[in-house]
Amino acid sequence: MTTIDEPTNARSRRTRQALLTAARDLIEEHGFGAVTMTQVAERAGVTRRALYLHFASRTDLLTELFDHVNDTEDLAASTRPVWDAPDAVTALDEWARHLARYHPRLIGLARAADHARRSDPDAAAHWDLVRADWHDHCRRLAQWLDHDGRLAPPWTVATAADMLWALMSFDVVEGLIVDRDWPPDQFATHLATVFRATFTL
Amino acid sequence: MTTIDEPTNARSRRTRQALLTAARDLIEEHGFGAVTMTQVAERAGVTRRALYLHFASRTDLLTELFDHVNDTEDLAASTRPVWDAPDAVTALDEWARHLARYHPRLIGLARAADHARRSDPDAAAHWDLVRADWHDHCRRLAQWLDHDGRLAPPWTVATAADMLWALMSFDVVEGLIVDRDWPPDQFATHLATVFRATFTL
DNA sequence: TCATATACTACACACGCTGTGCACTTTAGC
DNA sequence: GCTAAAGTGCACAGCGTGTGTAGTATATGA
Repeated sequence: MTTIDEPTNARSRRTRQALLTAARDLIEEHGFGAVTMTQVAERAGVTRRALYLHFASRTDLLTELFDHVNDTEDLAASTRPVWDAPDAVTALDEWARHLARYHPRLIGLARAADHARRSDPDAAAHWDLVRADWHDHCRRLAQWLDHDGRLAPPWTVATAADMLWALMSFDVVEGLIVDRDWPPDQFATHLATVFRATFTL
Repeated sequence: MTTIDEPTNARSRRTRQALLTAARDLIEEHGFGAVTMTQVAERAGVTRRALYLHFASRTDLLTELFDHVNDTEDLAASTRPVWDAPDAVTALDEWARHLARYHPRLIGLARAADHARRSDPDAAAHWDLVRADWHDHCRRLAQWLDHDGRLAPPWTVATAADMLWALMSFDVVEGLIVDRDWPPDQFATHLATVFRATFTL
């Protein structure tokens, strides 16, 4: 992946921003697979050639977009209630609420990233980092439960972390929120029920 | 989707078979996104043009392959222990074992189908049928639990069916079996634990 | 065994997408 | 206002899907 130099120009920054939001909107509307570089450029009011002055490739655009969204949407703020919780069981509830709050907005991008990682090694590397980070969160939760003596058998910290991590998959989020039309709060409470029943003593 | 006539010729049937297995092998090895029509044809020892004499399009190849695999792998046999179970709770355990036994073999194809359905309406229609069928199974399980008086609150038949259906997603299977390297039997028992703890009284 | 329909080959082509090269014009910033 | 950066316009290579068409090999039934 060729990295593009940081822009010094003000117009350049605006264009870059326009390209990112154009890409994001198009992905939300049609999915990344159906979105071409030409369309992104057109919506941003710029030449396709100019798009390649900002992003070295389709994959590069995608990964930079993902990072940009994570910054914009304030991931840290959404996870704060989890780590500020008084005890592990409450934290687990908050974790479900965080997933219901945050992940639906990422569905489109996540699908795009997941698709890209299967053909592009750079995308795969980037996506693996993100998922490793999620797994860290899950392990931390499992450890907390264990430390509080609330981790139900037969779970170990390792297996609970793995399962918790698997259960936060976008298939689950998308299946319920999009395909089965669950309202986000119903998703939050029922996911919390699954977590509590499964992992807590 | 243009449908291709059933073959009358014996050679034609062999070629068709060779093409399907070639496609399946390549998908397992590299994923559908990285597999081209040329590669499928080459591995089957046939011209690309001949491939299009059997399958109208890439999507057509994919959907026919999916049906073919479902026939070959004997889905019915794998779900039999579920519906032969003496009670709903045992059935739920068997359901987890069925998922652990059957779905890992479908991961590659499922990824391909899921990818295709996001750009091709025909693929989407076919895939929706498959998933609707899975949802029927889940609802049947939920109804059985409810009938036996073993459905834990706050679940209703509808919400339990939806959640059960969401939890059988390929992201979960792939995440644990492939990414976290879980052996299938560990996956089966722990998934059964999740189901039991979550849904049963 | 021979005639005929069917399967397959070997080319060709149109079209869409990605990514790059290059000469040119516009714009930002000192 | 001058200079460097940003953007344009057009051309091109490469690869993928899907179709057309004329000719060759093969199966099958009479």
